[in-house]
Amino acid sequence: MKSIDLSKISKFFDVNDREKYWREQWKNLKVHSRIKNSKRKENFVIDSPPPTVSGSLHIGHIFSYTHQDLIARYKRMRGYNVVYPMGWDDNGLPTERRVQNYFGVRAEPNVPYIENIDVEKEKEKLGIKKQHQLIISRQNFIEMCSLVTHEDEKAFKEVFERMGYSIDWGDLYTTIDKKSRRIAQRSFLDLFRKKHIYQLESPTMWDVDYQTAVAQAEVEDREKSGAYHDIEFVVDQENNERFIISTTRPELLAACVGVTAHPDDERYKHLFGKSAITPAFFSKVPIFSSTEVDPEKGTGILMVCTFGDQTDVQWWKDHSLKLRQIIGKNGRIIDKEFGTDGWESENPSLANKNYKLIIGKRTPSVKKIMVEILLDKQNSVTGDKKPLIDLPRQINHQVRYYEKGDNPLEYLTTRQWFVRLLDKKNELINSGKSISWHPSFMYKRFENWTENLNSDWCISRQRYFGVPIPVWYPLDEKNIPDYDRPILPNEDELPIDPQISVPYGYTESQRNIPGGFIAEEDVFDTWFTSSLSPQIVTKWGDDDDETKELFPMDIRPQSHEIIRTWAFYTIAKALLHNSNIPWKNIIISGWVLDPDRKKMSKSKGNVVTPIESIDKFGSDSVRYWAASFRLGADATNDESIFKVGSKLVNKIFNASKFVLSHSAEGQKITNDLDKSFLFELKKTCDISTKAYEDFEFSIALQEIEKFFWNSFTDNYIEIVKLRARNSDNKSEQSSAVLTLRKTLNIVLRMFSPFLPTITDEVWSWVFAEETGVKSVHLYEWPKSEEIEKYTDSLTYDFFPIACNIIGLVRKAKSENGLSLNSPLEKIIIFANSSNQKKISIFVDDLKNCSGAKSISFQNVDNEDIKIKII
RNA sequence: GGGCGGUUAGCUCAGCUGGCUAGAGCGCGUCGUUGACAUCGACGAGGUCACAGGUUCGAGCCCUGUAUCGCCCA
Repeated sequence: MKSIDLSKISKFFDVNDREKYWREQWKNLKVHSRIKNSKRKENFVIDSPPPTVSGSLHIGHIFSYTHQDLIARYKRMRGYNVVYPMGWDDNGLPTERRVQNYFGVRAEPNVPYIENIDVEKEKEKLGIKKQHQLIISRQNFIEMCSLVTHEDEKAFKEVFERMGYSIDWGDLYTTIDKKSRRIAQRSFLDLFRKKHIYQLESPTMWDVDYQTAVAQAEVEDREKSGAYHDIEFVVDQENNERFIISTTRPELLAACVGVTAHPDDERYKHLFGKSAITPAFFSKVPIFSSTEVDPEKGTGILMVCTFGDQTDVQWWKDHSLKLRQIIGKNGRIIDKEFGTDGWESENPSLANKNYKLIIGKRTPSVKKIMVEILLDKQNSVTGDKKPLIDLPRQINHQVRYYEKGDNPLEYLTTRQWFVRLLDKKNELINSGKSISWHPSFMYKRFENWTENLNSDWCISRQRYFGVPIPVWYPLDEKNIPDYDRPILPNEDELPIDPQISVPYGYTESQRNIPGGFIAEEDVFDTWFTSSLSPQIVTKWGDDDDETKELFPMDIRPQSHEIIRTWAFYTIAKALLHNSNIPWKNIIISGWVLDPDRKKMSKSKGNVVTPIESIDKFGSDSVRYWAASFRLGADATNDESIFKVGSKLVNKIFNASKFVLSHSAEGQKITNDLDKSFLFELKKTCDISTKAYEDFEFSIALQEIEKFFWNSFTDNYIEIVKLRARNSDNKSEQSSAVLTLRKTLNIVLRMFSPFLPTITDEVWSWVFAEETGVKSVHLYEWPKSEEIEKYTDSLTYDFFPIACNIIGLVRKAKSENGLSLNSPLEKIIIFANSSNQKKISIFVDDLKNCSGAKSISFQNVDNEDIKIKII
């Protein structure tokens, strides 16, 4: 029996050095590699989240990525061929923003490409100040994006490797790489063929800073201060009857195309069907009723503009109102002329005089100018009274923002591509229901979102760094694109960039000329691509398609704030493409909060980078911290828990040194107390295995740790210490040594998903050779039967009784001011005859452990055991 | 305004389908070091389980309501 020489094992476990060593070993042993072409039931497939590579990872990433790695490692030990891919989500706005700031550039169409561009030199050449942006071509911009993301991807990978994540880097993808572009475009073609996709020129939510359309899922409400402006309108041809509307958006007065109130509102009932004249611009607009109006809000009557919000859009559609779009794509007021077609006015010259004052301005200044205009009584309809009847009243209200934007969203009429989802709410909800959510209450988030969905998915973005929408349009003889007849590429050409590739039947010389074709300029919403993560990993539709082997996947790990985006869209894509659910389980990790229980975010400046923690405590300890929280629960970034992890690592190191320094000749576990102790181990194994099957790794960890620390090191080792050394009774000695080793072997395996480094380190001392398996991570998860064969039901309660007595002895010694290892003349145990019988069996171990020269009994007639020391 | 989750020892958290005389770790107090470990061990003190009702032989757990913190959505 191989044992270790204590003097040759270092006094302390050098975490950083050994982590580095084991990372190399795992690579050499291909511990994390999957086997291709395994059957579906042999695979355990993880739809791991591709992190957005814009900047740095924070401790919250580490938290949730550790959760999935725990499951990956567990499943691998259960014999599954674990498919654990990784992707980098590198396309999209965060990257664009980063590149803009980093290089001081901005992309615009129709700018020539410069090879090997040097931004500083270019700026100098053009006399642009350093802090000002250089306008560059789309292609130059994309190149810079790739440059920046590559750097980040390297840094991310390093952190993931330091954390010991068992990712199979052979399956690495990025959401902008060729395969992802091909599959995203294939997804588009498939949806187009299935008629789930359409193109529409309609009012869409628009971010004026990024100058792109955004989808409902990317919108958030923010509480902002605003002001009610009470503005007087006049009813047309009714002897100057007036009413007052209350609006927070006076800047849209020129875009007013209607007035509405609640049908039951007695104050305004008589006005429905008539027209009103707006002040300042003197437009005649219809007055209609709508149950959408809240009579309690403001004055109960309000102006409808194109477009202030979603209800304006609805009213505009329902009542066929005029379209007066005054806000441009850049958020500034567009030049328009009143008195022309569609811009009729009762007083065009005054209207235009007022309108000139706001042209080219952004909304905040337009608000101020409008107040000035409306304070002039000349601008009232009747010419005798200030239209703004009072100074604006300050209020706080919810304003819609693009989640990454700094200015409120506008609704602009633009041509966009949509995926039809509103008609599939029930199917989507059914999909959601057939997936197991962990924790289960997270399903509600999905259901609520899906039920409340109010628009189809806008998938086109007017950006640069993304997957191009693979479409061209024919140009007529007037060079006008025919958007109703988009030209699609053939599937075998994918991926394409329509700005470079030429559609079938055309030549490059026909680009942008009458009778020729024009390329679609837009790219996909990044979620359009990242929601295909299962299809990208399975290479859906490619020659080496693995859908049959890998789909639907087993788990999707993610955090809860992206249920409405990533989870939702992935479920939608799987429904539309595969008529299936994308995965059987979704596991949701909580957030990491700072010590004040605030969410960590860059803007709050409370972000903790994981590297600091890994350096300080080691990755095993950081993993321990993450593993100790259950799914869905928010965690605190509490150093004391990292410390507990380090202590556990250290304890494993030391206990293992002790256990493996012993050797014996026998082959059998014969001692009844040993058997009883192994029964405790079996119980621990059963509970942790069940917990793990339910993805409740924190419970598994807790159980294993409790057993290891309390039963194993604090009690069992103390009990058998002398017996394990005593070669006078070889069979008793070997029973103890074998039990110690068997237990350590199994404990290491159970700890190994949590603490991969220390467990493999110890495994390598003896067990690697003994089992012929070089890494604990390649060994199997312990099974109940493996331990059960050493146990005996007649002995089940021996170990708990022994611990009970030892506890009593320690307490007595402590109360009497004796040190723990002080010898005792005698211990008297008060116990009933049945307990006495059991205790007699392991009385020698008790003597050894307590330092008692003799142990005697006194009869009692109940189950309680008491002791007296002499 | 609608939905969801939390509220348990000074701190961070466990407590499964109701049986608890409510647990762990950290922290605190007292004591203890010649062989696995002071990054340790032993013992101990800490709680009317947010609050108010209700169901039950029995409630931290179930029901109703309130407060409070947080999240998601309007």
